[in-house]
Amino acid sequence: MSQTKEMEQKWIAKWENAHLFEADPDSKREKKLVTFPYPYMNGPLHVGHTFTASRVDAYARFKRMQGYNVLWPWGWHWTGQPLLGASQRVARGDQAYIRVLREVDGVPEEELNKFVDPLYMAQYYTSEGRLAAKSVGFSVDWRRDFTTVLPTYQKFIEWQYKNLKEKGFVTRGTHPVVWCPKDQSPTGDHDRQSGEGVTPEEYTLIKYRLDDQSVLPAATFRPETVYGLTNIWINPDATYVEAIVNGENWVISQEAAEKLKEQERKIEVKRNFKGKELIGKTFENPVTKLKFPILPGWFVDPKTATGVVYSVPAHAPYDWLALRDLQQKPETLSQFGIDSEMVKAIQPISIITVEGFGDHPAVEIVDKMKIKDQNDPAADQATKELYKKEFHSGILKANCGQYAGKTIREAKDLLISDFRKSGLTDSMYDLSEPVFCRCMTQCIVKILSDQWFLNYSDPKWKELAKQVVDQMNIYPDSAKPWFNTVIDWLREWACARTTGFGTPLPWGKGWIIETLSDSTLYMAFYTINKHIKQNSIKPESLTPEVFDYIFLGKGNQNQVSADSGIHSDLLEEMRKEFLYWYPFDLRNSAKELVPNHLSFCIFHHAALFPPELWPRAIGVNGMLMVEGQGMHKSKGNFITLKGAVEKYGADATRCALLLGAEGMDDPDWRAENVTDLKTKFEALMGFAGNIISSDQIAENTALERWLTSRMQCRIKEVTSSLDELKTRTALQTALFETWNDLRWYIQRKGNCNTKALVEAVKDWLKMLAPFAPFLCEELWSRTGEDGFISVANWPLFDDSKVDAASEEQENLITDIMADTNNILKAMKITPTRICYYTPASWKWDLYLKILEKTLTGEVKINELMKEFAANKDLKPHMKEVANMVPRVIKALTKVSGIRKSNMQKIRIINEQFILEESLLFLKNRFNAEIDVYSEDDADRFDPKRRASMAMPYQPAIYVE
RNA sequence: GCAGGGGUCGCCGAGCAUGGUCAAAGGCGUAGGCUUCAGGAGCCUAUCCUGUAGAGGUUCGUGGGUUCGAAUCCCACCCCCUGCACCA
Repeated sequence: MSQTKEMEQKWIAKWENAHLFEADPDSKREKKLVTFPYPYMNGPLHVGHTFTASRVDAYARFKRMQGYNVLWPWGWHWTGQPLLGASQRVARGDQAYIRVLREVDGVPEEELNKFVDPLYMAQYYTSEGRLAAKSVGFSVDWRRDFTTVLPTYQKFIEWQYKNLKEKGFVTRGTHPVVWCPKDQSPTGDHDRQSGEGVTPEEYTLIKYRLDDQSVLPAATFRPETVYGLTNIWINPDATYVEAIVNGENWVISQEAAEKLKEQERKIEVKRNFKGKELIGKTFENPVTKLKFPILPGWFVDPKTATGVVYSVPAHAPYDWLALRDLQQKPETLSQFGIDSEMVKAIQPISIITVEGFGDHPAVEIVDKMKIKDQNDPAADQATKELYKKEFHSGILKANCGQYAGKTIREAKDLLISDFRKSGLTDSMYDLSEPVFCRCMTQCIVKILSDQWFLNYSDPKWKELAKQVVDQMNIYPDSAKPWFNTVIDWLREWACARTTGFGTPLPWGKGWIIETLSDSTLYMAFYTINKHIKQNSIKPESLTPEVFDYIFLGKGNQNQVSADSGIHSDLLEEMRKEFLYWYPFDLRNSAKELVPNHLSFCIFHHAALFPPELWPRAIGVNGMLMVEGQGMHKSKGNFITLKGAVEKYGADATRCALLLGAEGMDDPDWRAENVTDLKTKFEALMGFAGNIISSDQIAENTALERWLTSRMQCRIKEVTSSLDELKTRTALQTALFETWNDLRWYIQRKGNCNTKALVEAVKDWLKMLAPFAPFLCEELWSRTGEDGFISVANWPLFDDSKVDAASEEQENLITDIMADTNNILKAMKITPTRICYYTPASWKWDLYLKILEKTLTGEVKINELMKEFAANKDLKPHMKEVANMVPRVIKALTKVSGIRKSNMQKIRIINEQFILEESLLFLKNRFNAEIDVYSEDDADRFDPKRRASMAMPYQPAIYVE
């Protein structure tokens, strides 16, 4: 076992033995409840989970050190289909998948066989996941964890849904889904062989009248073009049917009739026939009452929608191309006995004015793009371009009835509902691309009836949800408007499905509450699950009345106790524990969950809990990338939490992730960076270890004051960053910037070890402890301090320790070194001797005067000069004064406001003394003799007469 | 398409709400030096261009604009990432 691993195991064991992260109510301390969406257990935890959870852990550890009673609970999501699907793939002997389990997930051979049982599989990953989460040092209270198939949890979900229904947030209706006819179940993206991301689309069917008995329902996304109709296209070779659809005689493709059977239609097919039977007949446009011909169109796909297409050649490139083809081929028409002159006479009918085009945009775009025929791929592009343009800027012309003058955008929805009401149209769903189920069956659209929805459309509910958002913090701030738009956009959410693991809908036979809908309020369940587990409370005892009492304070405690069999005291304890911890103070997740899980969580809290129990804060972070790419098992760049910790150690894994990004930016996991960080931590171990283990002397020079002062600045920054969940900034400051300060102090001080340095290192370790807990515990234990650093007091910013004077002294040194280096670089020499000249005292008068002016307002050179001329100390130097004033003004523009006001408070610094004290340091730095003179020292060595250049905060320099 | 977030000096990334203190933090990488020397690590210096004196020049996706002054404000355009529903 490596040293790192040994150390990690040691501290995990110590924490566990001390029950350090097990949190119980404590009325003397303020609480923080922090959470992370429980991971789905169809695979191992990976570095993506680790990133999001590390942010929660850093925050939890930080708050714990600040003295809060912090609870971080964890759970395991088993609800849904993928777990079943995965298990079935193992059962089927899917070798590709089994290989992934073996090689990527690292599942041992003897376990693999047992994965035919999906519950076993979930249990395996859960146990592994718990070990992995512990190994990376997450400070979780494991007494409260659960899986979502536990009967006790399901009782909680039943209670939640019972309440939602009673409050009217659950509705019933129909819903179109992608459906596998063989499996008899909806086909989600995960269940598909092909056609990922394809969703049902609703077509408008315009019911053209074929004759007195029958209609030809033509499918379209642009029903407004009904005014520009010139003909209908039917595929002469496809099979069509005459069918009674809900009592009406329809002529549609055979495939369409099959599809409509699944879309809540009663269908009776009367007869089959070839499309050519229809060619040449006429029909009536129900909107305009005009008659038009049916023409042959081989491009018409009977598998798409109804297999009946109407033609608008003025505005649809495909229609124009098909018409033009026919007009040029009279022999084709004669096969169907159609008068070719009649077809030639068909003119596109213009109905839309659109910017940049004339009357017949489709004709124009076909000409412009030189599209040859219907098979030209450019036709598709032309169609998209024109549709987009017409939709956004097109205006309907006078021949469009009551919709004339409206933009398409305005008219569309209105027109659809008008036509629908007057019975001119109907609708059907279809898929834009073929979708195949994993069982290789082609999917269709099915309309599910009796579907249960969470009615996120309800304006009152939306309003409540917005109030929740309004009263809480969202990190980063920029995510807040996103939540509000999501709340506006969410519609009814089908909250139950027919297959998969989960809680059965309490009132609906055969329905199971789906996975995004059973995970919205469970943070409340953590607060009492400890008691449920410890007291082995039976699921049947967990009646709705019990939860009503615990969460809502409803009912009589003794009565509830008597009815449920749960001891009255225990009931009360649970109620108290819930009220102690709730609401949660932080929930952090990746940004992909904003439009669903996190928003649902907000909705459900709004619906079920009173405002004082609404969420306090939500954090959102980016999606982890691996070497610049999205992480996927199939890409071979999948990195498990377990694997990362084994290879790099827990501290490096956590910190590499947290240094990657904050806010909504996506962090990038780069193996090289993690390795670097691992070695950096080894170095840190040596660096800090040396300091804390050697003897210390008490000193209080400007350098010690400088170090203590800098530490205050770092403490302030790390603390405020962590408070806003800016974990990257916080870690960067705590790790690198602070380290740089310590290094600088050591360099300046030489080899001696002071108490101030040790104190600084202790504070440093505390600031690092939320990020790299193992390393910090280890070093902390060597400082001689008692107890765990995990619960040590967070360093407090102390304004009285901020020492502007010593900081300015150090600035003098760093500035003069930078200037010297600049000179050396320009001269391209290695120096043997460097002389510094500090300014004459009258220059300080002048400098401070100008400083005062820049702080109080405008600086006017004329007035300054007059003032200086009247000063008897300055009068003898007026020539130099005239020279200096512009230089000082310019130098001061480069100084920050804070530093300027510090300088004003400090007044004169003794540059002579500071430089002489640093002589040895500078000598070693430049490897040259260093001399310090005052400008007015008559005996100074100054061959190039540089001394007169000296200014306060900028001694003159001479090098040779 | 709609919505949200972005494009900064080799790379990763701060800065942008409150314009000047920005050639622009920090990390990584690279180069030189020191130390150690089995390997590694550590420490220092440099790292847009120019410069024999602490300076000057040109930069912050592209093109305009506002201003004494813009990485930061306004307008247009280009490119990238994320989500868009029964799926976790």
